[in-house]
Amino acid sequence: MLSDRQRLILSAIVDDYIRSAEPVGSRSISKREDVTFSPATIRNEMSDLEDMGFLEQPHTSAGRIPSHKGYRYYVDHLVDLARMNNLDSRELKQFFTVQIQQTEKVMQQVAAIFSNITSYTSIALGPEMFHTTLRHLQLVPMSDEAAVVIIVTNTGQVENRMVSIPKDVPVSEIERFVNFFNAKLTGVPLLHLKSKLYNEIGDELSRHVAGYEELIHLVEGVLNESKEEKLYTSGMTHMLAQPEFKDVEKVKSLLELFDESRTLVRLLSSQREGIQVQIGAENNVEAIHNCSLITATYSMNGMHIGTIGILGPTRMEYAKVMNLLQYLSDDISDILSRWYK
Amino acid sequence: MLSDRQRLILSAIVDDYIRSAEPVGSRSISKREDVTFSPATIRNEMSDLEDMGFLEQPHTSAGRIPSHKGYRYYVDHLVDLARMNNLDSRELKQFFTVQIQQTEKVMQQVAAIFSNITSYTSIALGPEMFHTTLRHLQLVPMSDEAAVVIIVTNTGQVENRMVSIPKDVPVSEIERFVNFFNAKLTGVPLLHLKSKLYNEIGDELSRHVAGYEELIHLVEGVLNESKEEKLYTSGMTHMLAQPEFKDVEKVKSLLELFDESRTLVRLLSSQREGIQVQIGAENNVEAIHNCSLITATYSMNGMHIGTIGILGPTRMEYAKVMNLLQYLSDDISDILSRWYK
DNA sequence: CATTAGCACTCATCGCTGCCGAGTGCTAAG
DNA sequence: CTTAGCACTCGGCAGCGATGAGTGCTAATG
Repeated sequence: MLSDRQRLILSAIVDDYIRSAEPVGSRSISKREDVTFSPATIRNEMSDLEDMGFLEQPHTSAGRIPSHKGYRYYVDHLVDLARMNNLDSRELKQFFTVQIQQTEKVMQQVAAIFSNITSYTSIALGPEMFHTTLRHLQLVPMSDEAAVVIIVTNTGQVENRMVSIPKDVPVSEIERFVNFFNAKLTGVPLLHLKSKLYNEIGDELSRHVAGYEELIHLVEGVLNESKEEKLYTSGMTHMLAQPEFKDVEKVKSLLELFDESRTLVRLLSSQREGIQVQIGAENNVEAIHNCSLITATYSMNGMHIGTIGILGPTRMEYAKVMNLLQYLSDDISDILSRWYK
Repeated sequence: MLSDRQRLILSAIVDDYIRSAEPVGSRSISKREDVTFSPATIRNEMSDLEDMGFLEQPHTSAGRIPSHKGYRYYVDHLVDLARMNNLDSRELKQFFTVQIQQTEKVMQQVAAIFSNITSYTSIALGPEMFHTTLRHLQLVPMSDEAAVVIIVTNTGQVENRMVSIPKDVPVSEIERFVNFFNAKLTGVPLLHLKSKLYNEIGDELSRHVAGYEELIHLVEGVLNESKEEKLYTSGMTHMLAQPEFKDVEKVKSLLELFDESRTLVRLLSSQREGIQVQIGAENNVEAIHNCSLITATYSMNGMHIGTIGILGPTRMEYAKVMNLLQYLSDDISDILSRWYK
């Protein structure tokens, strides 16, 4: 569809614009080493590329900038995914492994690392509740009235919540309930816990434990909470450094988006597996229509359980970020699989 | 020091400027109902007030704005702390109680509520580690290599962390260690746990449990983490709506401050008890020198355990916010005391 | 026929100017 | 002591021309 020369020119324009954030003129392209033809020729080609919809002109006498279609072509055909320096990647891996062992807040750390390396904003979606199963239930009494309910999942997530203890249930019954719960329900997906509690286990439970209904109620609260997908974000400030966000209104709508995480959760969880690139309005979130989102999924023992995204202006360093995600999402999967058997 | 009329004028200027964010002229003040004298008189008084340092003039032919000293006088002498509508406060209390029971993330909720009510940014410091004691230790194995260590404190905080299990320590020893730990150390302040582990308990432990040193090591990680004071923030976007933040650079330095929570933690934890107001550069954090911070402490069973702050432009609604904090910090203390006995 | 040099044309940006209006300070009268 | 009147100040804004980067078109060239 495009000649080699057109591809070269398109690629040059995208690269230049990514660096400078300013419309690219024919003269500046003609100065590149790998370009042997004159500005006039380039102008003709640029005119053609504009007709085909790969470039746009902010106003008559300005240079060209890539259109969404132009970025799309660049990402699909011009990015060389093998170009990354291997030494670099090994260093990163090192850095990565060291960092990740320091805490259980794995995803927060991962988000922070990605944001630091790429200098873009990063968002990460924690393990999907769809695949997590119950590992352990614990009830720690705080006083006569209150206790903390703790649920541990097979992905190592710990959910906890303060509850009030029903007055007429003795401590011994609570203990029996917890033991029974752990014996019967360990390994059950959180998604099915509730129905199993009421249907299959309900009868048996009612014979063993007095006042079991109130106790089930306590646990339900934590379950509902752990169903919420957790979103981790990092490096908002990097976004503000970009010239496209010198307008406070844009910053505000972006911050509002991040405050109300639901939209982002939906966006991330709807991504397909592997490296995905959404350019400009290809996502349907108003506030980031002038942004691009590059996502990668990570998995545990072969099961796709979460998503990592890098958010930047449409003028973002696609090649670099895609390479990075390519390399590191595999590493995360490895690390996770090793840790949680 | 100031005449009644000067106080009236100062108060009027501060009120007007808080509303409009624009220099206040003599004419606009003379239009108020409670002002019976002419613009010229007001001009003279304003000139005097400026000489005394309560007002400032952005440029020769502009109106006056309050100086830091002016705000200070306003806060100390002109704010009527009893002025709050009681009906309002009862409604708020209601709203407050309902919200707070929904989750264990008490402080995050509190921050969100305050930010919503006041339309300013709110920051809250969780219970101070200085006063929290150990309630329960739990170790949940995830695989042969890894386990989750969980620590519950008397304030209901739950800290958890993934650790690798030392290979040569059998499961039975781990259980004994945990039991011993809970039996001997429940009620001990987290601050002293480490030294107690090594000194007083160390000997005894070494007799009971083989490989106890590795196990202590596992717990240490979580302890270090729970020592970090937790900061909860909410409503950053409200700040951006203020005209003083139409400059992106200011937004950026503010966001950076919030990203790196340490500075804010230090700022909040250095506040004295009761309602405190820091105006402009009275705090020593560069990024918020054109902001004011109003803080209140909350307590549990009479013990001061945390701090809540409302951050806004120096031109903030002191009266409203101070009243709100006054009323609601008591409520938080009540609720906390009730929940955690 | 593709390429390129030359040239007229367009348009954003910047600095300059003059005008407007809000608001002050001073003076003198009440 | 208060107030009316008036000259003065200064930020903000619209209008203006100069500047320069960049284009599109045409005609010459290999």
